[in-house]
Amino acid sequence: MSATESDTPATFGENSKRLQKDAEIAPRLEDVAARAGVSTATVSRVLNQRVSVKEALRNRVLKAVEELGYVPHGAARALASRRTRTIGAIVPTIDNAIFSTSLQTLQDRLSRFGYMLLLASSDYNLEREQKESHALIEKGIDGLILVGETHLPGIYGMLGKMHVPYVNIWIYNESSPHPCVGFDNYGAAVHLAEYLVDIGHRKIAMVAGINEGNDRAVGRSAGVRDALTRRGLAFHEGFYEERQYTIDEGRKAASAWLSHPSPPTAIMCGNDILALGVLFECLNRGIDVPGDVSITGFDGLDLAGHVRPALTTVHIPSAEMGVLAADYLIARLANRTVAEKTRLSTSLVIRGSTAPPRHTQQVS
Amino acid sequence: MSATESDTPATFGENSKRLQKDAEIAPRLEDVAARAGVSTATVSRVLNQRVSVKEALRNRVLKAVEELGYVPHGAARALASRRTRTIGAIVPTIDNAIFSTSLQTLQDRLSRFGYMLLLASSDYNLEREQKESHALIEKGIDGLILVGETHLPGIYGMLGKMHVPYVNIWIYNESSPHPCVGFDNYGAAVHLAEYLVDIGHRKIAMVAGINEGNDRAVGRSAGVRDALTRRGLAFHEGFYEERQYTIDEGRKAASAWLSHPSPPTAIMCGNDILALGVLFECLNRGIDVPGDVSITGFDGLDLAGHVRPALTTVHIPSAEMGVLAADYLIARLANRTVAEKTRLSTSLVIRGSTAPPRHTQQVS
DNA sequence: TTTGCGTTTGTAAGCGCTTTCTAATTTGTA
DNA sequence: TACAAATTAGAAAGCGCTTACAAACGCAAA
Repeated sequence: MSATESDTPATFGENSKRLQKDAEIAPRLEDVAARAGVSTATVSRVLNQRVSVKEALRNRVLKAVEELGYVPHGAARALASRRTRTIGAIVPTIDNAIFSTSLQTLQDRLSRFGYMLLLASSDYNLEREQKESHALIEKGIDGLILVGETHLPGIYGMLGKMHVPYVNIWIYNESSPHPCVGFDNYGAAVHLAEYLVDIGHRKIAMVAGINEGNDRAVGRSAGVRDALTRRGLAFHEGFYEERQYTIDEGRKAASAWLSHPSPPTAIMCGNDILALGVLFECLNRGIDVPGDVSITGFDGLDLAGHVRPALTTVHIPSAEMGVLAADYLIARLANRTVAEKTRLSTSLVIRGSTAPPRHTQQVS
Repeated sequence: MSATESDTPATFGENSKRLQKDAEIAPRLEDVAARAGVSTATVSRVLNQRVSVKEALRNRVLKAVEELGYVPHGAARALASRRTRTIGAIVPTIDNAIFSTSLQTLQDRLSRFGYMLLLASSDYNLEREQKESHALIEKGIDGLILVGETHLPGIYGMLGKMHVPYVNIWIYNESSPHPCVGFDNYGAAVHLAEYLVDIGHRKIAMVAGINEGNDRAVGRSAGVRDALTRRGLAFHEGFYEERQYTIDEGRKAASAWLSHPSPPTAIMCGNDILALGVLFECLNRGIDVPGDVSITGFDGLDLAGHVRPALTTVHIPSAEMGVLAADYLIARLANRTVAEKTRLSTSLVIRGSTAPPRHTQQVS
């Protein structure tokens, strides 16, 4: 007979039969109540520390919990309380430094407030995003975080019907009916493109992310396109490509342009990963950066500041987004009022990978 | 009156009162049953497709589900079935490319089999890992994935008591009593160190990851240490440092050694991130790599193959680990038998960042 | 002491499913 | 055609909690 058993004679109440035969079964609230000599309601109250319970009883309950090694049953709790204390998030891919930074801060923040993170990914596919949303809602998430605002209408429909609060991140859209925590992809791209034009570039290429189903990529592409057009520069479709966000794809895209008889003097990239690819391809071919060609990224990864030459890019508040998205949902769930939209600012980080083009006078 | 309502006259059974007042309430199993004119048991059977239900009934149920936009209630389902179809994972940090790759494949795999991923992180802190474990178990995960095998005993205790299957990844230990899917950190480090000694290095420094609470880092450090000692080389404590896994820390560690009167001819790093830091620091100071100093990483990040010079490193099967960890738990949960331990192999990837030291004859 | 009010505790009714047990139906076989 | 053996459907009992609601208690004022 174990020490634990001898400590607990016949206090298991109605439930004692469950514990016979040494078949280690996880104790339930009822067992705790029996051991502490109180009702299950009291145990529940102690555990949820909402209502006040007299010191003496509270201690007895806590002692019983401790002794039994009681672990509350989440599903039962969720069913009775209609709250799972779980937040869902669907990102295009976990495997990209920029999202994983947000996920890390998001998870930290949720954890601090007693929420858990149910994570899914869509691989930039809207149908898959919808499937995962459905699965998450079915699991009973209290709130959902989505990347971008372009989602299949079914998602918004389910969220509304099931009364699940949500927030779109990675995007800021004044006129959208949906809550969001993000930044202006379009504006940041315009800013970056204008900077290149300002230092004298006239032939600018762009390796964008795949636009389909990705409103952030669409915003960035449109920003560059519009900025150039507005400055009276032609936007050559031959110098525009959409690629998956990998180093290899960046290299491949750059590869063709770099052997063009009249290559672009600058290559703008949809994100830092692509830019890194373009940069490595240049270095590999002995093409001088920024002498022969300037390169810009987008995201502001740590790494971008360390490579030689360091990458000119747009710094994105990815860590803040995770925190603020968590805060938005937590506030909503606590019935506190919060701003429905939060605009975070980006900043242009000018570094060694960009310079005025050779043989061209700088335009002031 | 909405179209939906007029489509569904008085078929809600006992539950109709819940739907009065236009207060859009999520339909329950009972509503589906009433609409299809069957019992709730039948609806449940259709939805869980375990038992056979006649074609005609099945279709009526499916139609009702469709029309009502019914979404099963996960908590209720979990409470009744004692399964949440949720797997927990605790990684040191989400924000490191090497873990995020595993997480991505893990999540993919789980999703394919109808499981969701509940993700937490420990920040390399064993106490925090235990807290998160507790929270996950409380949420009712069906299985748990942990990184490494050194965990507070309380974790293994809870897992046993609650009968939650688990698997340790990122490590392989023949003599451990715990299931694992991983590789031999120690062996891989030995291999890498021996390679450096073989090409002539005699003064080898190491920037390791923080060893405390990190058995992978411990294994790698020990591997290097033992390999050098075994080859008759002194392991200089002055050339050994433990650092957090960031580029900056790598740079800082290298910084001191590089201005040493008699610097090491090779710097081994606990992972690729640190190695990248060391590499960038060298490039920044105009130190030739591998001419003046050889550098090795560990992990085999994509990036490591693209930088100049490309990094010699140990390739780790991170994607496979995610898949196999998922498969292990899924098999266990389906009561299929599976190997308790899976050993994955690593491979030494020799690239441009390592070469025989200058002014030294190569030892054959 | 009694009354009245606020506080603490207990009782018990669900939360929305799954699943066992039983009944009804279909199928196969003699 | 009749009867046993499968097969399919329904009734109802939980799963382990939370939370109204009611009861009991404590204490100050009357």
